[in-house]
Amino acid sequence: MEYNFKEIEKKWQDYWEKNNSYKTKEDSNSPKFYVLDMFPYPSGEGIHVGHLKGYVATDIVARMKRAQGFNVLHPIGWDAFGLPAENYAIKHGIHPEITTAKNISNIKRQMKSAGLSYDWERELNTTDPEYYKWTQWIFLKLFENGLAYKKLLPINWCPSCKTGLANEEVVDGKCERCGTETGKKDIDQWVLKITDYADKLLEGLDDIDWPEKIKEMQKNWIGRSEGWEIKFSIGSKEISVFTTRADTLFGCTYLVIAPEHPLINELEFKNKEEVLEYIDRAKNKSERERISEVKDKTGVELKGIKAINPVNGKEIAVFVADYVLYHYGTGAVMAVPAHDIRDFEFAQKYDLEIIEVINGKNKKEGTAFIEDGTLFNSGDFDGLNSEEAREKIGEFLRKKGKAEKKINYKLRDWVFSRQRYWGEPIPIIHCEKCGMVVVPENELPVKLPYVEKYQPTGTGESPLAAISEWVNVKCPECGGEAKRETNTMPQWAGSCWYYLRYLDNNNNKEIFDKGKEKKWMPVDLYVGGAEHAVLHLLYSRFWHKFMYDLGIVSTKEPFYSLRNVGLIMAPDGQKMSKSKGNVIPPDIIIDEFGADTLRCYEMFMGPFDQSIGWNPQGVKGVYRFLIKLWEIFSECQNEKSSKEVIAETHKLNKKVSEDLSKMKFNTPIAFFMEFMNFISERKEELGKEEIKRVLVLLSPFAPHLCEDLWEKMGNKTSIMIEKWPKPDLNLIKEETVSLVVQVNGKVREKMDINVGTSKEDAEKMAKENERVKKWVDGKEIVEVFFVQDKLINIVIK
RNA sequence: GCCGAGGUGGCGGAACUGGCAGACGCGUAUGCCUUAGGAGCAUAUGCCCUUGUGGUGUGAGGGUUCAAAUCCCUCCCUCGGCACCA
Repeated sequence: MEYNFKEIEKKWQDYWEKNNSYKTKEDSNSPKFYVLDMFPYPSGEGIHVGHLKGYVATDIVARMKRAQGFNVLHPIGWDAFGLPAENYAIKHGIHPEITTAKNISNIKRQMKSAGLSYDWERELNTTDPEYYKWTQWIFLKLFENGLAYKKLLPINWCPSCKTGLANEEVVDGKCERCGTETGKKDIDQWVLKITDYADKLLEGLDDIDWPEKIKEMQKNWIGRSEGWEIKFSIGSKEISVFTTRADTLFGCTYLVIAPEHPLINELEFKNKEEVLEYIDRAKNKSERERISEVKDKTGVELKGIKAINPVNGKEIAVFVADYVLYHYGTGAVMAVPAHDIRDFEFAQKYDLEIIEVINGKNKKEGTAFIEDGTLFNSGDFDGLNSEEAREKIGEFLRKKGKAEKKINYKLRDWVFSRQRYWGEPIPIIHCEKCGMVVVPENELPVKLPYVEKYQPTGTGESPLAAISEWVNVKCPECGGEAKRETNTMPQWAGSCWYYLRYLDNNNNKEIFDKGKEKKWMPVDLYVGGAEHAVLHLLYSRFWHKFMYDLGIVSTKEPFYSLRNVGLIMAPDGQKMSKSKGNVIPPDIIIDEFGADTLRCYEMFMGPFDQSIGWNPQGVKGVYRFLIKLWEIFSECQNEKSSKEVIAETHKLNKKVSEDLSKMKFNTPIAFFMEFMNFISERKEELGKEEIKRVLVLLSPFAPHLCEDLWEKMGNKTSIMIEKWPKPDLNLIKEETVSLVVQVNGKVREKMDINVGTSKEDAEKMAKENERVKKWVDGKEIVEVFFVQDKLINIVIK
């Protein structure tokens, strides 16, 4: 019988849809399993085979978990706000709502044609007012709790997207979206106080099962460091510096302050002109220039003034230099050239004093010694180790009112407003009398007005500002003239909490039902690309932890277990992209080989989290395997299997179950192939029960084919409701094994022995073996090593 | 520079707790079938040689061990992230 995948796949996709096979059973008493994909942006190109890789993996897990008796929640939705739809609208004059809807229906078709088992009744869309009503609601909660504020800030500005960006959205000085070099711009911005959650975000990482890589990236991004803030006096003024190395304080030979530091305006020094010129130049440097000049440090001394080192009263010079960052710590540092690489470089260039105060064994000439060690040249603190000295010196100064313990973070608050059209309006009203007033909860959502012109203004104002009938409103408090906030929320807002809305997506009274939240959270398995490590995955943890503090959610973390899907590269080895023209859409593969082949191939390519190139020949190999399986299974007439076939089937069962539970998808396919290679030699030994077992095991990978063979075998109900089989370990037990015989660690013979043969018997057999004899005879046997049922190693001299 | 992951045939990759390296697939070769094949089937396939009961082999070098892809040390390379964070 021919494997007609087109007919089969159509037939069963229709069947599953008609029978609501993917619907989540809300009333079930079974244990829950929430398996989630990072939801896609509905782009005009649709999805390619790379996107599908993660979706297929979660689908396999979802199908297996259902069979294992779990009540599985496996939803999907659309992260549909964002620039591409808006830019498309600007170019073609078609409203984003229309293009988005069109794109969604296309991707939905692609997903269905791949046999993905999503519960479509829970589909959601971030641009749906019924959804973003609650995004706005969470924003109001943040605002009411002092975690959202508006401030005039020099922020990252993308001149191409004409909008402000968060720190996390600037990669290598370029816009994460479009790659344009970013600049700085002073705009009145909404900012979320993610820094208030820095410690909680750090601590939470210990409780979740995430890839080490992502955890490390988040840790580094948050960048917590403990140290001391130390006051130096400059004439009648004081300046604070932050240091993690209070132990090196006696080696401090000058101070450096950032060009933006306000104290510069208050100090009287001789070379004012020179300094102001330097500051001016520093301000005009772009992000890129600052990065590329890391090696060449520049600075200017403030002539005629000195700072006093509080620990020994020593007078030291003061510099302005742009290697000190204003936004970190206090914007000023104490320079210890002997024990800090940057200070060392600077001191060498400007010929400044270098005083060593720490001794240690890895110390080298001609460079700074940055490790901990033992103090010297440090007065009463000589002989202490660095760790003790930090405490003692800090404490000594604290008593004199010159120092304080301090923790600093690299993490900065989240710039949350965008000057673009296609995003959630920020539900705030500006009233001249009352100031910033929240839109009352019963007036949510603040709907995005339908407009003809989307062009960003580029002035730092949103295009919404031009729609006067939308902007001008009555103040909800005093009833006077007021204006709406015209900035919109960033791309990331909607994805911060969507996993919660799936639990109860039609609730129009509250954000979601508490009982449902308790039942389903946290997400048990979350799958997506690693590119969101410090964007979506950090932002959503922040919102979640905030909602936890408010008692809205019951878990501290949203995603218990996270796995990253590796990219699929184009056959040319490059990343798939529209501009390179190397994108492979799933449609053409499904058309030529079927969805089951596509699914199996994507899993077979290699380890799930690794990026691997697409190989058109490899697809054919998997296709051949499925055809072979189809033909052998559909032609089988036997009732019973032979003992060997039964054993092999249970072994397969064991290996597939084990590897799937470890998120290994490539090896199970290999096991199925191995099994079929074994069976094709002994077709007449294969019986119905074993076919059934294999079909259930294979059905998460190739659901259409398995369902069809299942039916052809006379089953009246869907394979989807079959229980995941458990291997019978007794059937797997072998009676004999092949024992490897080594002489001096080299394999010289293999002997079939009974399982459980003793060392003595095995040794005797080995010594009597002709081939072994040739290596051993006439030599002195020093020792014999024996590993039960595996190996014997005879060591000779 | 720092952090993380990794380096196994011509290619993608297997290998439990140290115990037969190269499963499975691709490619290649030869043969069969075919009017034809970029279809199908069969067999072979790490490398080397003097073709054996041989040698050698998991980035390089060293070590531990009866035994190392796996453990330890030194180094090299690739990928991802951060990048003057005091």
